Amino acid sequence: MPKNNLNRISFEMGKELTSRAEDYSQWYNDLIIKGALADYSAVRGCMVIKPYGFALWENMRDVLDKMFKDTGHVNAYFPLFVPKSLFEAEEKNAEGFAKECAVVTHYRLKTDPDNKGKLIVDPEAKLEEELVVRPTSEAIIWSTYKGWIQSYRDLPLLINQWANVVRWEMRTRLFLRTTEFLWQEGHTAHATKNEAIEETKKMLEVYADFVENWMALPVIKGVKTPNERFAGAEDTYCIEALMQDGKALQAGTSHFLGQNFAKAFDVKFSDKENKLDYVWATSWGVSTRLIGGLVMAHSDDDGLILPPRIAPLQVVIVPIYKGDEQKTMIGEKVKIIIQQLKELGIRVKYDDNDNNRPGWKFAQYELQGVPVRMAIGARDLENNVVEIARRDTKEKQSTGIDGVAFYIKELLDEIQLHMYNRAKQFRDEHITKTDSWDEFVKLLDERGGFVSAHWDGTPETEEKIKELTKATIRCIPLNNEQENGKCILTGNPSVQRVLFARAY
RNA sequence: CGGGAGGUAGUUCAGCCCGGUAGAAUACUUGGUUUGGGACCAAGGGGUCGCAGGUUCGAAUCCUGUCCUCCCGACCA
Repeated sequence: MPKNNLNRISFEMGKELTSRAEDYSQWYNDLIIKGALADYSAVRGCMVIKPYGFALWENMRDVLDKMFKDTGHVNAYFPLFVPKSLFEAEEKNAEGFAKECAVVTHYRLKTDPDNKGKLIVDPEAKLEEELVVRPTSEAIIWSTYKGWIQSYRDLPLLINQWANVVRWEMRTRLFLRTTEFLWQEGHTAHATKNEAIEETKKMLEVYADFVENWMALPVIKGVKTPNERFAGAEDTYCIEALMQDGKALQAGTSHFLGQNFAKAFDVKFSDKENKLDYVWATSWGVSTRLIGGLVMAHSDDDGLILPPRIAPLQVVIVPIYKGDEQKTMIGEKVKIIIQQLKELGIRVKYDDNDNNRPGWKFAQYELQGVPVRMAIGARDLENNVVEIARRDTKEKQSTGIDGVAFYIKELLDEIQLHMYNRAKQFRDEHITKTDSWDEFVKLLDERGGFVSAHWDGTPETEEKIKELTKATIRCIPLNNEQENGKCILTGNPSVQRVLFARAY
């Protein structure tokens, strides 16, 4: 039987999980660590993504990458380091990120003359120009695009890169906010404003499609207010998801950059009439943060619940036997089932490890969120059945061995859909309209989720509301209903409701 | 960066106040019995007590510094 690489992943053996009710933050950490998605590292704020967690990321990456290619994008790779002079070229962008940049100032270490065996930074090896470790790549990419774009024939330029970035955050949380993280960033250049706006929206749709249909995470598509906008963008579109504790999570962003970067880096093109103009730009990204959202939106007190379409393992088969003879018999039957499952493209693992008993394995795979578990024992063989347990509802039932592969394939689809619907129901139940300030505050404190309320459109009011309630405007939903009303805080006239929430 | 907690065996933790041979459970190894929801018996291996200094005849324990983690806050396109 060909061994799936994941068969060799060693799992964390911890048993005790903190419950959500007891301590939501700790529950989240427990799931990440004990579910073997990631580990803490020796570097402050940085984590190690373990094989199981990385397999999840790889699945997400592969699907997204295909979606990008299907929409005409190609991959490239730009440097990690950005010369400071380039970085500061687009002023607003530079300002926005300045406080969280790691900076390389030297290029050499040397032996400490006063402390043998130790190294110090060689003061002689100071860089003439400091290098910023990219918090995002607009600067380095647009300085490059300048040389790539001369005429409208070079446009549109549709490039994506898979990369790591560094943002020096005060406080980090596994996956949700780490100093270094993995993401993709698309950077496109267009001849017209409209085309760039279309691209921005198109990629938002791609994100929404991916997150909803593959991660089973319902999202609200919207536009950010100026306060929450990407530094250097004209408009920031976003998808917002809701976590089980009622806090919102920005799951992806797509920016219409106007001509800001083209002007900063002097990227001009000749149009058909041979007139020079600056190109129009977009950028868009999602990161490993999505994994954090996935965990917090779906999982329960028994562990992770991973959506089948991106789960590293979709099915685990656990044999139940007395003695080698039974084990062999079961093994032979399982071999056939695995073959059938693999023919249907299902990711399956057979855990016939003798070290642990079935009950232990059940608990372990539940902790790790494997969508479907199949248990098969001698008794089942006699009756030509297996026991199928689904992780999302924890329901168990027997089903005939013949046709079990198709049964599982359908079950995986059903689980995927059920997870989405369950999350969507929770999300929809946590969007509340209000026109009263007292209720607004009460909703945020007691119910959580999104609060749909009128806002007078000023940054000052938004800021004040944040001060008073810690809630921010997550977005102005796309195709938002226009409705006259009064601002929840100031009572000033408003033409539409916006979504407030406390957020990660 | 502020407040709080913590770092001792792979893991969870006791020991620290009151300095004197480093412990438990679990995991691991071996043998045996087991196996339908986290098995049991027996034997065994495993720790420079986060790191670096200091005090002391002697430091896991006292002192200083430093690194890392967690929680709350500030910060966060």
